[in-house]
Amino acid sequence: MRQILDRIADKWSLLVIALLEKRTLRFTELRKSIDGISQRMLTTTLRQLERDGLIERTVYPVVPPRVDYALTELGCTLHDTIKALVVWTETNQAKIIAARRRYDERASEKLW
Amino acid sequence: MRQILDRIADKWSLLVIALLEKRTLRFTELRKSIDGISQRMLTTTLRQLERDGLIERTVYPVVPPRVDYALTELGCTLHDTIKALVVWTETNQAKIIAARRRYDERASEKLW
DNA sequence: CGGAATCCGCACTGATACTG
DNA sequence: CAGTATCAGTGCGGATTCCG
Repeated sequence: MRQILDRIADKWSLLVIALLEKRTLRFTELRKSIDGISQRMLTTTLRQLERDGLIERTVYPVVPPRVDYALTELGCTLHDTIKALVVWTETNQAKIIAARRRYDERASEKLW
Repeated sequence: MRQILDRIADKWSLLVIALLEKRTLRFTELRKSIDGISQRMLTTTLRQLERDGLIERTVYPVVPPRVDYALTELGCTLHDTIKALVVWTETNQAKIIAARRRYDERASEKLW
C-alpha cells in the first residue's frame, strides 16, 4: 500500500502522467517535455508505470524505431486526482513561498 | 513549482498530513503511527511542512516537554486532494498488484 | 519527551558509451 | 530513435549519541 503510494508520489511519475493525459507521446517527446530528466530515469520511470498498468507501451517495428506511450484506463482515473494536486500547488504556491520567507526570517533573527 | 510539488508528493509528508487531519498529534504519537519512519526523517519532514505553512508546531514549556502538531488552514485545504490520492490507492491497489504480477510473468517467460 | 548533531553506507542518479 | 550497460559520485536517510 505505502509501496504503491511511494511509486505514484514519485516526482517524475507525476509529471509523466500529467503529460500523457493530453495525448500519446513518444519517448523523445517526453524527454524534451520534462526538463532535467535523464534518459536513464525516464526509461526507469516508464517501466515502473508500465509494470503497474498505468501506461501502455506500443512498439512499432519500423526503422528508425518508434515507441508510443499512452495512459491506460487505470492511468486515466489516477490522473484526475493528480490533477487536483497540481492545481492545488499552482493555486497555493504564492502562500507557500510567503510562508517560507516568514519562516526563514524568523530563523535568521534567532541567530542574534 | 516543481520544487513545491516534490515536497508535497513526498511519501512521509503525505502520511503526516493524512494523520494530522483527524486530530492534533504529539511527536511520539506520529512516530508510532508511521511505521518505519526514523526520528530524523520525522523531524525533517515536520520542519519542512512547518516551513511551508502547512502544519503548526506548538511547544508547551513543561517537563517533560510536549510538542503538538496540527494542520493549518492551508494544510487542511491540501488534505482534501491528498485524501483523494490515498483513496485512489486503496481502491486500485488490487489492480496494480495484479498488473505487476502479469508484467513480471511475461518478463520471466521471455527469458526462455 | 522531543529534539540536534554527527557519522557513514549505499541507493539513487547522472554521465558516458554502445546497440538493434 | 529508443533504448541497455557500466561506472562513478553524492546526497539522502538510518543509526547512534548527546542535550534541555
